[in-house]
Amino acid sequence: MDPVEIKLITALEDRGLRKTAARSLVTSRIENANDAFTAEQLCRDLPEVGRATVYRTIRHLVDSGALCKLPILDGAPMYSVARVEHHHHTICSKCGAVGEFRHSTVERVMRSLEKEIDGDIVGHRMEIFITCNQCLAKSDTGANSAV
Amino acid sequence: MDPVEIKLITALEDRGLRKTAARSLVTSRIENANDAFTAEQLCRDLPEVGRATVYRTIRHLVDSGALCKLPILDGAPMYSVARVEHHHHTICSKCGAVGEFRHSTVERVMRSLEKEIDGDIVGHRMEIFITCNQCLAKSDTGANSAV
DNA sequence: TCAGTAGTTGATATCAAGTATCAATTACTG
DNA sequence: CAGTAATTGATACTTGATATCAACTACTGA
Repeated sequence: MDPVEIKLITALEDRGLRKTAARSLVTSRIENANDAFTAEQLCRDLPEVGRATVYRTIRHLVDSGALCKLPILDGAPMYSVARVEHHHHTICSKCGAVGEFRHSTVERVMRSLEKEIDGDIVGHRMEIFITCNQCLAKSDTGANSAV
Repeated sequence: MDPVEIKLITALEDRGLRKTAARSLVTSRIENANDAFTAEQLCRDLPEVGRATVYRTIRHLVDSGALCKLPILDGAPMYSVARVEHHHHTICSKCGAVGEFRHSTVERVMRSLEKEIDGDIVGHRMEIFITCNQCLAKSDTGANSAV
């Protein structure tokens, strides 16, 4: 009874969707991954579920807000379980690991931008590119210190 | 002698690339567009230039920093001429118009985030989704007021 | 319990964005 | 102006994602 899995199944049911074997496989796999993933990765991990179904289920989860889709320059978008209501992402530019954070200052900036910007602000997105601690540790050992 | 076009040609020459007819067509078209565009749009606008060349030229311009590539959820990335050194984008969620802005507060937030975040910050990206003034004006006339 | 029906599935075809190949062409150099 | 190295672009291909549609399955109400 993992809270995340419950959330994913609930998200689908809340949209009036049926609970099927294929959808259970997809949602539990996402929950077990506990890291950001691409649609293709999911398809590879679940050969017993059709591609179309994997893509459709992901779309439902994104539409419901249970998953967030983050666009990646040069590559397929990644998906991660939305653990925090409104949040932003950190992306390690070496290994691609995705994290989630929330900081009130970011939201406060939006208010001060309202005067700067022509039009109504309806949303925003922010990504912070980092070198994560794991990758920093690796390069400290001299394995791959070139930047 | 439009300053933007000079900048685009210079950007290519600075990378040791030759000035060719195809590249001139691409750069001047980008300069005339004065709005964000997709690679496919450019290809359609320039049937006399091969797709490969259009894509290659765009890549050179992005690598040189003269163009910025911004990822779009559900669709091909858009490109816009980088008029301001470091900046962020506004994207109208109705018509897709892309704007550019710079605000010191955004940069200041980064410093306060350094403590929050595990790892070294190497960059960031921010997009503000808006309804632009044109689209606001249109919906005021009752043409398309549903949201 | 079961039949009806509406939602779901997945193999396949297709589409769209973008890249690799490579022979022909072109820009630069001396 | 010849040599050579960069460039071009038609073509084929790759990858990510969607459309199609007949077969299947979950729910409903009797």
